[in-house]
Amino acid sequence: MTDTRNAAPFARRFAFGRVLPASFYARDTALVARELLGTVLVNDSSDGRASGMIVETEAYVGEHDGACHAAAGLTNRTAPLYGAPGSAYVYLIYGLHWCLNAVTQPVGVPGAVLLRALEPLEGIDVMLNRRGAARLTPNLTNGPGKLCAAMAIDRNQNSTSLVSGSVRIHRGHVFDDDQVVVTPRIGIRKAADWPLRYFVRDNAWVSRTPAAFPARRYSEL
DNA sequence: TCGAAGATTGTCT
DNA sequence: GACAATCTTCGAG
Repeated sequence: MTDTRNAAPFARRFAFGRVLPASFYARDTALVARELLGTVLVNDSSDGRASGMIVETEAYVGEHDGACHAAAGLTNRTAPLYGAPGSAYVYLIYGLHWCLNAVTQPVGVPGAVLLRALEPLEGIDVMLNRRGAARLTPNLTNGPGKLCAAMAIDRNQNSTSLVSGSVRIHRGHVFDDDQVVVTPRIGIRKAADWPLRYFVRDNAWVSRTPAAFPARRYSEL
């Protein structure tokens, strides 16, 4: 059932559990971002199931966070950020790439976790087709736009439930604090030095970290 | 109605 | 490393 023949070594001995409940998301955004590492994103779509372990996230923590879309307040675009914890916030960036966020905090309190990179588990062939790739390399899913393309996520998933929809997040591997690295977020200008990006140490599927970025282990915070 | 900005990526040098 | 692609959103006038 689980197609991990071409996956990375870690994925070949990996099994995942139940869907994360809404209560998982209705907490502090930074904590959710850290704890999403090791969980499994699954999409059952018409061309097949694809799944992957989340290995990189960023927290966008509310209206006081200049880099968070909610800094603009409640608008048509940002409404999902104020919605139910455990729902998806999907938006188009630069007119080209979709980005998937998991909405956090109780209803009415904006916050979200951007999913930046996955380690593929199931549906490798489906993901390769979607990305127009010939073989499995980290380039398949090591960025938020690439992740969405490989997982067939676009505006149709905006505001849908990650608890009961076709796109879901399951419990997976729990990484020790010592295995988690924290750096500033990538590609933003406002609040650019806030340490709210989390990724799995020494994992090949994580996107690149700029050389000048300070990096600390989560266990050292 | 118009203009500018943007949580990125792929290609070219 | 630089740069173009592409389009939605929102604020200003």
